[in-house]
Amino acid sequence: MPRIDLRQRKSPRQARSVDTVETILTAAARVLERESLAGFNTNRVAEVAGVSVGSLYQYFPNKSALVAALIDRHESALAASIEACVAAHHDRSLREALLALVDIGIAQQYTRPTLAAALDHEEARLPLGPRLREYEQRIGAAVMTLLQRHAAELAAPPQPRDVQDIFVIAKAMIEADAVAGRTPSADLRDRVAHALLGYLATARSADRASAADRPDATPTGQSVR
Amino acid sequence: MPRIDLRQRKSPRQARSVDTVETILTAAARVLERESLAGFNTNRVAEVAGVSVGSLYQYFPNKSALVAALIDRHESALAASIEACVAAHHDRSLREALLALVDIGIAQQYTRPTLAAALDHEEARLPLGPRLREYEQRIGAAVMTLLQRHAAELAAPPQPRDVQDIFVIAKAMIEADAVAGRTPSADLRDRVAHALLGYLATARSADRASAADRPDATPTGQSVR
DNA sequence: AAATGATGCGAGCGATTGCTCATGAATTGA
DNA sequence: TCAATTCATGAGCAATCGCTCGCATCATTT
Repeated sequence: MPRIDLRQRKSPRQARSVDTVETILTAAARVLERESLAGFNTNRVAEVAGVSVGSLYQYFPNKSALVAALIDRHESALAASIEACVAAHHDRSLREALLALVDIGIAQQYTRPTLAAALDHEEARLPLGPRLREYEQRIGAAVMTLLQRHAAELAAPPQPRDVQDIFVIAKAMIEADAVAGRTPSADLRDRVAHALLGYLATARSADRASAADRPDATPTGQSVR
Repeated sequence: MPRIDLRQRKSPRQARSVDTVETILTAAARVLERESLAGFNTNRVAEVAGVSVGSLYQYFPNKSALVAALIDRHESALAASIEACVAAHHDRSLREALLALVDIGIAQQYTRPTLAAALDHEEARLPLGPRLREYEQRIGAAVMTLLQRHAAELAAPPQPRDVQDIFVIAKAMIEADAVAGRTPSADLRDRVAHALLGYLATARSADRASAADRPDATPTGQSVR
């Protein structure tokens, strides 16, 4: 499998080319949103942007780089929102702060649902390495400070693992809701907050059931082969 | 967008053709697993199966139908496992039963991780309609009986919504873990069970914070457009 | 104005791939 | 035994799509 270069091919020097790049990215987002991944091709993006394919390939070495740029913007915006939110809610209750974070997640997913879904998926496929790690880092750090601020209400001192878990839980619940309907369920934010608080504020009972907790569940029933 | 026909084109009448269909499905799973979605094409499947493309198209009207058949098997197996598990644990504690269910989920995801991930993804894209609903129905019903059996330990009488939520939570946590490593984290099942129990056994505090819970979170910071 | 570089263009190459169809072999039933 | 039916084959068509390259146009510098 050949490495995929995701860097920008070159940076625009003149004003008009800055516009071109912007136009291309805008069009890329629109195409990805409207035609989904299947209909997302560079010819179509160029057409919608009103530029030629040649221009597109002046700034992006390949199709994937285009998507990578979109993902970068999306995640960057999310990280910034979360950091701001944590800072803004420094004197609020844990529950209030979590609700605010959930609202951000809902906005992120519902503002342009199909686009967000497509980006999420490509995120898993592309080797986005360090760039994404940075955003994850920032988000993780922000949430961690929130948790530490309310450590008294938690069942245990917050671990990085916990941050990852609640992030995954929130994201999944919101995505599932977004698949189901065009507009967020009325009780979505409360359900998500409830799940997160349940995770954070419940004492772990792992030790109670202790050691060999009979891992002989019903055998896995694998049949596709 | 043209409708995609996902039915089997025709049923095999003779013994050898039953074998052929089986061989094709096996090969399809292998290709999907090894080359992921990008390298999954009908020519390659036929080649790996050791049959001609023509034979493949005798039984499957198009590429999607092939994937649909794989998904059907996968989900069917999952539903059966879950039903059996719930039945088998009728005299165990809620926690034990949940752990057993989580183990099934882990097995489902970890036995052939890349295959499972690919199927999951296609599941969202294809119009699988009624067939999948049936499996969801069965799974939901099984989990619901489990919850009702232990209603005393729950914070509230179980709702269908709750079943959906804990299913989504468990699936997401397991998938996230599967992305990270080749083998399940040691504490994965405990963490998932903890999340589920936290969700189920925690009293809802929604009313406490009441009515207008100031929805003025930090504005969503959307920037990709 | 002339030279240099940056930007934009788009026809079309090369490669992939979903799928058909004409042909023939194997199996079944009478 | 001999249709009739089912099954298997694979060359190749038609369409798609990522991307290049030679050339024109615009901007900046000297």
